[in-house]
Amino acid sequence: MGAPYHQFCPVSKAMELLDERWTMLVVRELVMGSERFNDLRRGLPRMSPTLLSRRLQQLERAGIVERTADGGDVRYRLTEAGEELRPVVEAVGAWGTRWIGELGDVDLDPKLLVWDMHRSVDVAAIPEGRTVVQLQFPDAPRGQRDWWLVITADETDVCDVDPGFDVNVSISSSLHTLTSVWRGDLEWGAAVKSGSLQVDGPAPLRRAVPEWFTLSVFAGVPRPAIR
Amino acid sequence: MGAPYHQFCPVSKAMELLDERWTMLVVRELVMGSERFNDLRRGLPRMSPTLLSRRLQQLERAGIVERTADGGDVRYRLTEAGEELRPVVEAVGAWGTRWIGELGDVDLDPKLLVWDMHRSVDVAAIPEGRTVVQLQFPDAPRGQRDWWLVITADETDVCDVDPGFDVNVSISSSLHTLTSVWRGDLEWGAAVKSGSLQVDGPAPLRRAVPEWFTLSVFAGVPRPAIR
DNA sequence: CGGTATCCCCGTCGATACTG
DNA sequence: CAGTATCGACGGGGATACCG
Repeated sequence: MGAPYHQFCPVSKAMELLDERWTMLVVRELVMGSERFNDLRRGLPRMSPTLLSRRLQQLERAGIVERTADGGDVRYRLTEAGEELRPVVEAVGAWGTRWIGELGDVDLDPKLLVWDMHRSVDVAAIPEGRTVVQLQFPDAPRGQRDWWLVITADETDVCDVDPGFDVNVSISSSLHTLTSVWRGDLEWGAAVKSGSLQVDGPAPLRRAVPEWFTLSVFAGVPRPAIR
Repeated sequence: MGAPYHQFCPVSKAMELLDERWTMLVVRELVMGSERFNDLRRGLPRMSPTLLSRRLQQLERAGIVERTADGGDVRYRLTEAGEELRPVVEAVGAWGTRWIGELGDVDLDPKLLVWDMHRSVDVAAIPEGRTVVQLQFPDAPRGQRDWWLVITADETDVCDVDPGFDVNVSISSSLHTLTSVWRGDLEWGAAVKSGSLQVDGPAPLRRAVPEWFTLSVFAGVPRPAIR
């Protein structure tokens, strides 16, 4: 817990827990369904493992997270109280979507983008068998330009080295463009049309690929009217 | 703004602004209707004026607050973006109400309680003319035990010295009891019955006084079922 | 009323390395 | 995979005084 505010208002009491750096993002990852320490880390790559560990302990003490260890299989799950933070995360995210449109270059991160996209794969829309989507970000730092999503009915794997399978669809885009599409700031079709996002592969798959990803949960938030 | 998270997620971008200490409480005060620097201070008595000033400037830069100075009359008001933080504050407060029931003695503060109550006076329920409610907290620190609310149709004044008017109703309560009633953790009737809250004055006014205050906006939040 | 100026401390966080 | 250990810097924020 953070420093106390010495106020009885429930907003103050809640924020004593929630306003520490990273805490809300840890909750966000849990709300998104990550349960394991290293999965949480992948969604929070700039957070040190020490701090993640401390935050998880704090959340556990606060009754928001339950840690279970079944043998070596450690899981962090939201309790009922934690699950009720979902509306808070949603309200914050909706507000951020509407009022913080501009992204700086430092906000762009191919690791995070691919990790997020892998979580939003709509298996129902994916062809039978194994589907391999290659992602290329020519403007990303060396070593973070090439990614592969290996999608089956059971799971989606993220690879930063060529897994060796045949690629079904290859997407090449600037980091900013695909991030904008993911966030719902830019439509897929507009990105393709402008040339900043290219899709390679058989025509039926090229047409289908936008359906394969449900995008960010906030992509559908209506934006403020232009004034 | 706080330190950047280097994430494109709208939750991260929003929390860069909102997770700094005190920021959400400043927004809460603005949502509750305070507009002037010293009114904000009364709702945030443990916050230094320097820090309040800095937070207001940050919120202004972020497009959440608009500062207007009409002569010497300075006002801080929420912009449209700021007004849309109301659902965030409400979600946080509702969560806190449900899941952080226990208050420590350090959370109790007569200044704050009286200030909050003065904002929740339901003028429609108050008798015509001037109504003076005396509040007494025998267990509060010296100098913070006696308060008076001077209520007219136009405004409610908070006094920590006897304003000299005849008192219509006098309420005596432990700090914890009246705070609990205010928060909706304890019903007025139950507090009276238990003897920890006493009301003095003419019988009709004694019966009417619970209607004079609408209590905390979170008082009506349903509590989790006991398990 | 509506703020600034200053000062110093302490705690948080970041970075890195390492372990069962 | 799931964390701990260590350490240093920095800067946020608390306290207090003061000003227009």
